Amino acid sequence: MNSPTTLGYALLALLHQNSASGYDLRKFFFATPMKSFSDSPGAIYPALRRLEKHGFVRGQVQDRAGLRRRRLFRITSAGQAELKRWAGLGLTRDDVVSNFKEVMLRFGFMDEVLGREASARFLKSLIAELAAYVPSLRVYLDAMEKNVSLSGKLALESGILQYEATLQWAKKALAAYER
Amino acid sequence: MNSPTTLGYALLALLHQNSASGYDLRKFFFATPMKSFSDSPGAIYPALRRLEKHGFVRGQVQDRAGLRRRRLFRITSAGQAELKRWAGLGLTRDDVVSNFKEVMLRFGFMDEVLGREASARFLKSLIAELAAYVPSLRVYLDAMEKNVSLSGKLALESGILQYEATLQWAKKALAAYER
DNA sequence: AGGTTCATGTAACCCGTTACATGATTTC
DNA sequence: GAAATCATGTAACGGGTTACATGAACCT
Repeated sequence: MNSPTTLGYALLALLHQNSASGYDLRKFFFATPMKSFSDSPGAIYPALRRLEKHGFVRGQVQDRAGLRRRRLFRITSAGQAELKRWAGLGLTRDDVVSNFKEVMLRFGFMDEVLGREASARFLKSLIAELAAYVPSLRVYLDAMEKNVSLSGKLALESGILQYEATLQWAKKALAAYER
Repeated sequence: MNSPTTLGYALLALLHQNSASGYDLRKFFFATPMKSFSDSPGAIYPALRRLEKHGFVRGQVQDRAGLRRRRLFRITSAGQAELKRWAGLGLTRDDVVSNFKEVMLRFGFMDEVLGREASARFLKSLIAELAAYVPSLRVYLDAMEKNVSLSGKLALESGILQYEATLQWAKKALAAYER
């Protein structure tokens, strides 16, 4: 059996905060800055099923007077354990390069899942990873031939600036934890 | 028939610059800042097949003395037309929120595909989109309840700062085009 | 009576991941 | 002669996208 996808962990983390129905979760993805996750029923409901099959959540049908019945999902203790395992995973270069969205998802829920010390440690390793990665991108940019177009160079530069902004953010965030 | 995926357009754009084999393209993805695209054969070769089926590229087997034979792919005029169509697509809010990687891919090749005027126009609409989107995220952050964890707030802030860095970058980039 | 919101689901399709397979050529 | 690199492929699997379907309750 596979471990959950990024969407699955997003659902698990939200259910860790509050029990909710599939519909609630869809609305949340639609209405908040977590918009980048899919709010389509074809993604959410099957994902919840899979979490249930793994035993990470349990759905209970509620019959509410005058309202359509819905399934309220709660995280189980196995789900909490899995969430902790995932949140505590080491941070790799590959995470930063190809999976940054999941990196930030992990951090966003880390205080609640693993506590503030873990968040601070996570920021430290993120800072280390970014501090190593960004200069290698700069080297590449500086070495770019003159025949590369302006937009080509600028596109790379925008990525570098994003990473640099994230590095600065991480340093300030770490300071906030250490205060 | 479907239009290509983001990976397909990345391949098409690279083949627009230079003819190449699947292996060349894999190496490129592996060795450059375009690392975030998959370099796995299970992604590249089928994607090239699909582009060929659409008539966007043509692969020709080369028999080179003493070297393993390889298929060299060239972009066709239909492929160039498709690349132009894609590059010239309007920029939507959804692109910015959920598909930023493809937005930057489009821009990175825009000078060569559509010319500098198109790149400048693209930057203008990106600036407009970001200038409208970022404040709505700020509003959301400021309205966050006190019960939201520090890491939760910081995660959102990191996203905002990335968008703000991109907005600043876009303004400078536009100035570079207008000079 | 008819449209909107609440609420959950399913099915087809596509494509990326992972893993395996093959064989030639170059390098040590 | 073994290992690494060049080079191209295939097959199973899983999950996201899109679209469709259903029906109750609420509002006008």
